[in-house]
Amino acid sequence: MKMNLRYFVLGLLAQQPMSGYDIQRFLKGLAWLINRPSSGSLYPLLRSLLEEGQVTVEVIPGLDRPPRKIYSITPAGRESLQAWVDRPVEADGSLKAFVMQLFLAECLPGPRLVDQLRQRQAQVATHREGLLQTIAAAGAQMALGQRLALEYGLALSDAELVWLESELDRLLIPLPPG
Amino acid sequence: MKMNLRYFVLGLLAQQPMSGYDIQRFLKGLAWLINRPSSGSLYPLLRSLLEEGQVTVEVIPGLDRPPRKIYSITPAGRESLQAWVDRPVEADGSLKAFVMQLFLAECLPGPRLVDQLRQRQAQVATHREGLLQTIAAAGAQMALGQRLALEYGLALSDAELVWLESELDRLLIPLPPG
DNA sequence: ATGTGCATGTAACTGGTTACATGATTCG
DNA sequence: CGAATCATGTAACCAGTTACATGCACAT
Repeated sequence: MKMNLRYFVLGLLAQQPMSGYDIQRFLKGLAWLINRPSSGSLYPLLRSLLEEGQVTVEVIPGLDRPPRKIYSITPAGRESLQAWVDRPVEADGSLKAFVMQLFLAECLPGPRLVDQLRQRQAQVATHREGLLQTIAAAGAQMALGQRLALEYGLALSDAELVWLESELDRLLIPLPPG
Repeated sequence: MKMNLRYFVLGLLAQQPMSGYDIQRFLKGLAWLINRPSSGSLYPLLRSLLEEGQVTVEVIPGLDRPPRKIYSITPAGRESLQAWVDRPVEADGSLKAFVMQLFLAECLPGPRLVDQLRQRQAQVATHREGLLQTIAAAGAQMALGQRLALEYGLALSDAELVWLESELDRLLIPLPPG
């Protein structure tokens, strides 16, 4: 399984009931960070969640506009979301997938969030190591494009590590250890 | 059209003839940066490129192993690659898509590369601006997950801008302006 | 008049993945 | 003996997009 829309949407609904349209609007402007679902995937998804009993719907007839269908998560939905969220961070997780997981941070008990950040930290570090080795292996006789791509990846993983570090500090310092 | 495997593979073959397997190996360890094609997409793709006359194949019968099929790009292939590469950078280009484009830098006449980096710079800057606004709009009453995601995005776009800036410098300083 | 926002949805398509099959060879 | 590497490929499946349809209200 990858980072499905499915659980992401479920996570959003866990924070507050929303309509399909609300979800799209909420995610607007975040297209760079996460894959905003198109209506063609979102509405069928909501329906199937409904059929599975993971969400309920309340139809609010618009007075002079189309009726809004507000979806709320059910206990069953929360349960399956929890199960999802408890899995370890995907080893090959893309940036977007990770951001989507971050978004779901509210569903996590505190220490679990820290845990996930640490996992990501380890993965990025590993990845960075791999890049360094590739660069070392290729040496100077590397095509321009390849060099650019590798250095770019290096710069971004560095930045990500810095951010993770500082965020972990922020999360940990306020709480006394133990 | 998005950043198809199609043109990426074509770009790799433009740099040197390779077999399908070679391509997979070459891309190994870069899975974080680009979407490495699975055999299920790669081999059919190579075949269709062949049928379209964009590549030619030379079968090297392995002495005691499966024969290797070395694909080389044809003039027609180069032409269609060029046409692809001359298009502007996708406005909503994901990180991976951009890295793939970087990889194809060899196919670009020098100034065009600079041009692409500049375009990316502008896009990232715009994106960053959007994030700042979202943060400002939401104010303090923002869910934890949302805050994390936004700050993460901010940190990464900053890093990307820094890298782009320094890379542009590197590319430009050696050449006298004009 | 023309378009944009609200709000839902469907059908056809695409660009992939997963899992498998083949078959020899070398490594531990 | 079992596993991994080399090297090709196929078939079934899947998540998602694109483009469209509907229809009213409000702004330009």
